[in-house]
Amino acid sequence: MSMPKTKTRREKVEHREETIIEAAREIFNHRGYRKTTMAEIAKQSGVADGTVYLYFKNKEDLARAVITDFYRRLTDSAQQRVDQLSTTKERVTFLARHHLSNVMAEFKILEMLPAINVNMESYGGSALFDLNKNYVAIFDRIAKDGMQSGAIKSSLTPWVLRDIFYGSMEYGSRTMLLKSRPEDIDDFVDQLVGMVMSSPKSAKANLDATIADRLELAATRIEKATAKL
Amino acid sequence: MSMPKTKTRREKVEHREETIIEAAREIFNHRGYRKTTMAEIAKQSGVADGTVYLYFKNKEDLARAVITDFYRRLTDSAQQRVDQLSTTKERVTFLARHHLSNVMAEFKILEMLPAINVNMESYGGSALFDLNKNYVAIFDRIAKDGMQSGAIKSSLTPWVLRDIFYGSMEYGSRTMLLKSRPEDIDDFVDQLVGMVMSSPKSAKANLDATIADRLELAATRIEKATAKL
Amino acid sequence: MSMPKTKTRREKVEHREETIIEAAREIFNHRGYRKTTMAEIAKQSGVADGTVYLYFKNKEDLARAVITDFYRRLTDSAQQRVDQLSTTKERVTFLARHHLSNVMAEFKILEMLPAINVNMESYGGSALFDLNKNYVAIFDRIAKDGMQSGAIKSSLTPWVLRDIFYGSMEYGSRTMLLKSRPEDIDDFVDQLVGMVMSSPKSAKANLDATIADRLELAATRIEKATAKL
Amino acid sequence: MSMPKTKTRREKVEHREETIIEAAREIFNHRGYRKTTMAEIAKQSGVADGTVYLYFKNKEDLARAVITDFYRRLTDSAQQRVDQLSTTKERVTFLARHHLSNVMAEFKILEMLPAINVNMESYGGSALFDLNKNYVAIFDRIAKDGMQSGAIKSSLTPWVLRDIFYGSMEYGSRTMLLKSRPEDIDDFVDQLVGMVMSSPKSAKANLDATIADRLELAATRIEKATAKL
DNA sequence: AATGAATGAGACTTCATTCAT
DNA sequence: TATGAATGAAGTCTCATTCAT
Repeated sequence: MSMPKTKTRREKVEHREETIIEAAREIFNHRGYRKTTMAEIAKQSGVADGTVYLYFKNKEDLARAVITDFYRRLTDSAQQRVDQLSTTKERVTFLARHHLSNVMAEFKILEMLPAINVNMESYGGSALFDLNKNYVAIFDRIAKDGMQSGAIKSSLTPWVLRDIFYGSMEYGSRTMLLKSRPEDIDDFVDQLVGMVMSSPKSAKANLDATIADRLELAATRIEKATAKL
Repeated sequence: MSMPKTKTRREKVEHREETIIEAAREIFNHRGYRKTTMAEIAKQSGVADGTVYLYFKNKEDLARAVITDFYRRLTDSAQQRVDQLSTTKERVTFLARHHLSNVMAEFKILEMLPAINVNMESYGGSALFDLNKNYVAIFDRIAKDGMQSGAIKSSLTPWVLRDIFYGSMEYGSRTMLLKSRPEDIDDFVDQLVGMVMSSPKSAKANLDATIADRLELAATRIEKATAKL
Repeated sequence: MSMPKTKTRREKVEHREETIIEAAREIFNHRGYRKTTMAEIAKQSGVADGTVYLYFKNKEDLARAVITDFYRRLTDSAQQRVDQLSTTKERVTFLARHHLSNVMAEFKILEMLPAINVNMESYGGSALFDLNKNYVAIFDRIAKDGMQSGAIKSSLTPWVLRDIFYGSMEYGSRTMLLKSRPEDIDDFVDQLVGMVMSSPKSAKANLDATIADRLELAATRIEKATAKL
Repeated sequence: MSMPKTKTRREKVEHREETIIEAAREIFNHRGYRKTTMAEIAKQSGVADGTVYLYFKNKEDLARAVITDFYRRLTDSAQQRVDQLSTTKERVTFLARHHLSNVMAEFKILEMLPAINVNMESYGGSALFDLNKNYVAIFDRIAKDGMQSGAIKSSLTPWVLRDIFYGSMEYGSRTMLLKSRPEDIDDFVDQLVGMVMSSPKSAKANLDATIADRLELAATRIEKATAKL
């Protein structure tokens, strides 16, 4: 479309591959894997049915490419911004918000995973597995640093912490898509981050102080009242 | 499955719907929705192809019945045991372990959901949605009680707490299936429960707060009583 | 339903057969042969699916019975009334009107004929063929009488006259069902009858011809008689 | 059918739609709509099962195409020849003969109409209805001209005349197929045409003359015979 | 490299008919 | 005689994939 004429052959080919992936992403994200046909994707890509097969071996392969692309973009954009943030809390908060917004926008893309991974065993060594590992490594590094600096709870095993972090968002994203109340996202992120971070000492101290005040006040009232007797 | 071989024909017929659901569950759980054929299910059920359609309108309907059945068994067995447990911690721990073991045993059953729910909108009012709501209500009740008694963190909004609880397990179950190290399940449950429960210190604070409540109430009563004097 | 309790076994059976035929007629006449299912017919009849097969060998046989019944009622009611009418014109007019109204009310019943008669050859000797022959015989008799008396054109071969008479109405009934203008029926009948009846002038010629016949016959007899002398 | 055997592959492809229609016509015309399967048609066409569905949405659509094609050929060939004939009688005679021969050769094609037209209402505005309208318009034009010139009876409403003309042939064609006596067709056409045309004055005169002759002859014979007495 | 018509395996589904009860 | 669940052959139709052009 808006391609300069000076593209090399190689660039052209790459552009076409991207075009197909984008078309596929859009349709997969609307209809899901099963109800999407290769013909639809070809049409949306502006190429012939057979052309899709020059770039992708079959439908599963194309779906895999879409997910790969999704993870790559997700990983790149996340890492880039994380590097610019200094505190652990900022980083975790950004990562949560970034993950949620992306996953909610294209949640059907990730839902395709079961459809193209026949068995759990083969997933272990697959490229998709590596991709996911690579993505969550961003969180892992933040968590590791945070634990060392005391900002993040060190009571949790790293992999458990990670599963809680991403699992909560996967489930939460569905809940929020159903309710479609945008303000919930902020609440959710705040609470999730709060759960992951070490509880600040002062909060605890404040709470204790308040209760002490209340206890003292009550004691005083009782003393006064009983004094009459 | 769990049917004795000595069933008479009549008994078989009465359980035919169950038989088909069981057969379908087994095959769906091995091959996934897409790669399972109705012919396979019929064969495994020991009935003719057409017979399946006497009980279920079509493949989607059958898959829905399998999931419905799964949720019902999950809800019933969970509720039954929860009622026998007294402390919040015991209940939450049991629920987590129960959920994990069931979901891990039949995780492909739940993975069918995307394949049979075309769009999020229609899911909202569907029977499956109600089923899920009904199931998570078990946790909701435990959480509500726990928050009142101070056993569970009251700093989290109920729906967020629930999403964290179930989301963590959904994600964690996949991780653990990949690693297939059974001892991880105990670790995972312990840490998840620990995260949901109030920490000992804040439990102390909650307890203090409760005492403050009681003292304040007593003070009020005494004040009222002595005022008359 | 409204059956007296004193029905004999035989009567009961006959009643059930009628009930099924009536139900079948109604549904065939709405959906046509192909889109009607035996289950629908059984339901409408108030009997079980299998029961229909106690009375009729199969779907074709049932359809045949419906058509047979239709023809019998058509033939009986037509013959009965025709016998009460005296002039040829009255008879032909009645027959046309009677045929049209019945065929238009249940035209899909006759449309089933192609579906159940695979080949023309076998139709020739079939019971349905005889039934039709029996029915059109009513017209044939009227036509024969009418030709002798000069009321009906004798320029036409009997079978051609019959085909014109019934064919016109078959085609015309469809046209009129499409237009659904009731007054057209009267017009149509009048014109068809007019076409079949001798015009006044040719009636005269016919009469003359008849007299010629009689005279020629007389001449022959006289010649024979006088030849002996 | 009428395709030379030396067609190249490319040419075959270009005529694939026609090829399928021809194959379908042949099988529909032998087995009828219901007993014809798409697989048979595909085989007879020399294409794969799925290919038929590239050209026709489903079985009904294909049957409709066959009928459409039939009507188009019928209309074209009729109109072409009619234009070359000068007198009304010649035209009507040709049209009758042409209609009869075509309908008799492929009468099962037209018999499919009830099977694919569920209800009369929807037929009104359908393409098939237009097609039929277009075809009978040929007769309508001839009839209109003939009425003006006095060649055709003007005592009949045009649509009634048309229904009589085509209806007679539809019915008559079945009768004649049963009897399979080719000479009947000529008789039938002559009588049908005679019925539609105005009766020539001379015919009436001739008839009268003939009867007069007969009466005179008979009288003479009787006189001779009685003279002996 | 691109096309898109053709393929054909195989899926889902219907429904006339049977038969154990 | 009546039932109606079960049958399974047969049918329609889809769509991922191929391959001649």
